[in-house]
Amino acid sequence: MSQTVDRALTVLPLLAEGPATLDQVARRLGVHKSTALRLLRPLCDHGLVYRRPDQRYRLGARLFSLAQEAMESLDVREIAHPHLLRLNAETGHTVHLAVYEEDEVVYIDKVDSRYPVRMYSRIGRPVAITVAAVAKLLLADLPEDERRALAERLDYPKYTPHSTPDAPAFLAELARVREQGWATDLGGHEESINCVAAPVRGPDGRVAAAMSLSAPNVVVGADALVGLLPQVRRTAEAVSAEYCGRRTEPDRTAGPDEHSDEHEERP
Amino acid sequence: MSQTVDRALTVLPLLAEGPATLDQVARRLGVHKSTALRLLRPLCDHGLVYRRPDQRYRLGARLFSLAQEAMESLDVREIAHPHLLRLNAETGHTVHLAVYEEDEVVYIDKVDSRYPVRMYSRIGRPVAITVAAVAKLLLADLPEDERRALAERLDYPKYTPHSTPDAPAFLAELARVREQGWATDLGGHEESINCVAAPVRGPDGRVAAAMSLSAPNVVVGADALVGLLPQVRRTAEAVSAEYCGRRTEPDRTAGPDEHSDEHEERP
DNA sequence: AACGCCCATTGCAAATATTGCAACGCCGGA
DNA sequence: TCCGGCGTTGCAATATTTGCAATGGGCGTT
Repeated sequence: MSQTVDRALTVLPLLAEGPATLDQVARRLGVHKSTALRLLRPLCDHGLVYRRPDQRYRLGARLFSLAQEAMESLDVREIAHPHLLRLNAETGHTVHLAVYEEDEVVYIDKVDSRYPVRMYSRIGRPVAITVAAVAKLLLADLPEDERRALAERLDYPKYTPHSTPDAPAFLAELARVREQGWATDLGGHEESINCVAAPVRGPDGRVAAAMSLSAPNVVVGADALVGLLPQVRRTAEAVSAEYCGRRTEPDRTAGPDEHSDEHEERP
Repeated sequence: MSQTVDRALTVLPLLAEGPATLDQVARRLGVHKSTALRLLRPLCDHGLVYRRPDQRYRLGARLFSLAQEAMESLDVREIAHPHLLRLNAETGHTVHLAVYEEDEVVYIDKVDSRYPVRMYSRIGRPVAITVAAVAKLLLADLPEDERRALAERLDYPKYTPHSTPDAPAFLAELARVREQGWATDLGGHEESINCVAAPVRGPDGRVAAAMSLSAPNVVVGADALVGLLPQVRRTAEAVSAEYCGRRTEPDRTAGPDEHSDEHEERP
């Protein structure tokens, strides 16, 4: 609807691929060099894009802090965090919290395993949507048509022999997950790692987030991990209850108000 | 320079404070409701802003993944990471890597302490710029006028009695840090936590990043931590050397190329 | 259950901001 | 020193955005 803004925002994913010069940007945007320059300028001013000394553009650090602030203000995350810690303390395994949004499932919180073996995952990273246990829960709750459309739209990378192979298989799995109210990923992403996950539901009964427990085979076998499912479900239900209970949406009225500095941390 | 884009981008920090309705946004932007709507639309399309079921706007998940991609494509980070791991393995303490950009210092990598006591910090979060050891190193390297201007511009929160009290003290500290080539934060942010940091230098000799080792008093005293300084410096120098060595800027020419899917991870 | 209010949404016309072009100036290489 | 490339800016035409007012839908109230 707004051509200019749309073009400017197209720059971001473009630069996410790597640094680019002015007219690399211009060419990929299909606009004149000068236009690209004038598009880039406000992006730089706002810190979303950084202009390096060698005059190439890359994404700016403001993006990091913005994303961070956004994440920390997610109410599900805030409520769930202590519960994640507790689940981690009880089981010792890695705990994840993820949400679905616009074709993506991303981790919004994580508590690392006590064991030396740690998984490579990171808050903010998109999840392997076709195999991850949390993704299954999140997608299983979508309206049927949307779910089907999404399933068709996705790619199905063969991470391992146990990865979900295609859309029909995925939809079948989602149906099962939807019915049983929990999900697993048994070596679907990495051969030696298993996960079990449970949904967090919002006041409207829809799945607002999903939490999972993950552990490598060498630490605990798939059966044993699935044995922990009740604990995961209990935790998820506790979060749900709290999330549905107090709806503390602080109403911020208009006008430039001072945003209280949150407590920072150290280098 | 581009009013429309500028306005649209102003929305982001605004929403970072918390969710807002359409005309809260409009009012704070100083534009008509309909304008705000048309500004919000492309932001939503690109996933930077999410429109919740209750029709309030908040920052979107795309921001997370974008920031993540940006971070992972930072070459310093990539080069430094194995070294951070090694330093962590050797000392057992928390290791941070941070960069400076446009008045902000943000963590771009972190390896957690082996010890149960973990610090609250997070990749992407802005650093307490007036006290953090990494911040001191990064700022000490700025040109004098810029450094002074920035110092005047900053706030000096009294996190603890040891926090940097004001601009003159900060500038003095920066001068010292600049000379000695390393920095500390002894309880300046949290009474019981100390850090030592060393700079990573780019090909141009300027400080490109800073890495630090942090530990709470209960684990290791300030003296002992400072005793680890040589190791930190050695590590930072190793990173510098490598960073200056291979300048592998993959030249991406124009044209819509497929971006190879990186390996994802699990829920 | 019906009403009324609030809020998001859209058509339209005026006006303003954006676009592409071409010329300029700068830096680095030959 | 000269040449070439690249980023940058002035300008005029144009397309786009803007504000207004009217519409429609959802929700709480009476």
